[in-house]
Amino acid sequence: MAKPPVLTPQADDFPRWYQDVVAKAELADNGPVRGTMVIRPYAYAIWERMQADLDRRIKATGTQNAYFPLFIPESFLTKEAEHVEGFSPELAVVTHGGGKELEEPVVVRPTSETVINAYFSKWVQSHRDLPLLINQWANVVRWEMRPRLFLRTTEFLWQEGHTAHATEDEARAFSLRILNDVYERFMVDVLAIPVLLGRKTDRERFAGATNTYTCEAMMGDGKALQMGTSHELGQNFSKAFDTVYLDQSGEQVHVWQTSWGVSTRMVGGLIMCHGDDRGLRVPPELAALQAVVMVVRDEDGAGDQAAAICDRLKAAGVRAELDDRVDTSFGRRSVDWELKGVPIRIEVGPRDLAGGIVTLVRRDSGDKSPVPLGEVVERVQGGLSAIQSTLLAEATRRRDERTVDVTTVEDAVEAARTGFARMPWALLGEDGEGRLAGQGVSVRCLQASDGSVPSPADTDLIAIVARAY
RNA sequence: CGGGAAGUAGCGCAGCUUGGUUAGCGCGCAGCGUUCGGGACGCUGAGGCCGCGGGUUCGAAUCCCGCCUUCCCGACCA
Repeated sequence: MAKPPVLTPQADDFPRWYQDVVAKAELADNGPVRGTMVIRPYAYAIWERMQADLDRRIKATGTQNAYFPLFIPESFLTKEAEHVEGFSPELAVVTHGGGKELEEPVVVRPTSETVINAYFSKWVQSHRDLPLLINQWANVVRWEMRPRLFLRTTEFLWQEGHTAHATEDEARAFSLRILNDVYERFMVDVLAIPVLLGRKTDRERFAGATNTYTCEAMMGDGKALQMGTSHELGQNFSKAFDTVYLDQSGEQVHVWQTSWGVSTRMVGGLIMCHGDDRGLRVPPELAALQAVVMVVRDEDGAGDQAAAICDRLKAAGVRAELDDRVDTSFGRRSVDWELKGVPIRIEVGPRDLAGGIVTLVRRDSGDKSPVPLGEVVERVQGGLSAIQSTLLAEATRRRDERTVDVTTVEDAVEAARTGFARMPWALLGEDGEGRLAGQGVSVRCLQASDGSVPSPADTDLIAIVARAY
């Protein structure tokens, strides 16, 4: 008998589908204060996996973790003109503490460039102190007009890297290294999300940066999501906070800086990039739970056999879990695991065991196949790596199919209804960018003509144009 | 913050137009039994400041005012 679909189909209403997944897969709830979010255990486990992997990659660049305060004196923000202008509309400001009005209001950090520079300026004295490479995992607050779980919440979790270098070239190279070696590799290899790398236009640049680089991904509905950014800050903050070092010739020089971050928004990107009408699809590399071993009915030793299989998978390094809740119907449990996007399900029932097999179900395709008992571990391992590649291939194919070359603003707007447009920046320009904005479309990034991140000297730039989250 | 829609049990909704005594339905939840290979079924039961505050009235889920929240569309953003 046909049941109503568990989720609103993507094709009917994508935003609704997104909310359904977040609710039904038990990922998050709205917090009691507008724009805030309660991250539930299953989604938090995904975030923890993201954190662990990124943290390792960040440390591999020589960056060290530290922690700076949540509260920042309001006066710090105002030291960098563009920065304060960019952030003031979304600041949460604390005016009272200890039952009294504060002499100087304190802002809840929207990002930490300012407070970190206040300390960098103390820590950096000599060229021997450089480069200074610091990262922090923290929450930040930006008062959002239109919040959306994971994608745009008033408080979110992220990592923010902050570095100081002796030269502009070094700083630029480092911000690109983070973009390529940390962010792109993580997103492609772990999240299985293909990303376009490029430079933001002046209009989209981070407030206080001289250059903003970005990783842009295409979601299931063809809209773009900025998955991460890396900024060159030039000497804007070092001049505002007087962060200087003595170079080899004994001269005082302002440091050149970068900052870079990725946030819990990536969880939203993961949902919208890989999710289908049955729910989430978590790439195996990322999945906290890669395989679930389901006891269909505990007869003829199915329960014991399933437990043994689960143990063998764990021993082989597969992140597996046993589902022996046989008092809940089989269909119910299957639907639940599909909603949560667990890559592989192993069904163990009397019927399988009679044939000396179990049934392996792939979440990406839904394919079911019989697997001899002795081959389960190998087949699961093979399946996991196949699913990882399939998810990346599917996302890449969608992105390529939905990206078209255009030469006019009208065509770009039309293309942005379903995907990305590539348009020569020389033809678009800031005027064209303004016209796009009027249509709810933006320039996601600029690329060199070969699709790489442009250097400042590059001309012949291509604008990637899309609607964005 | 502008334009639209909506807040009634955990979730989805009806009731409101035309005020009336005990506020319903589906799903979910608890107990028991029968089931179990794709959201099982039956019986019994628990669960409501009807978003919040004020007003009108003998009486408000229902009418009026204000506020808050959520969703969609715009301006801003990781």
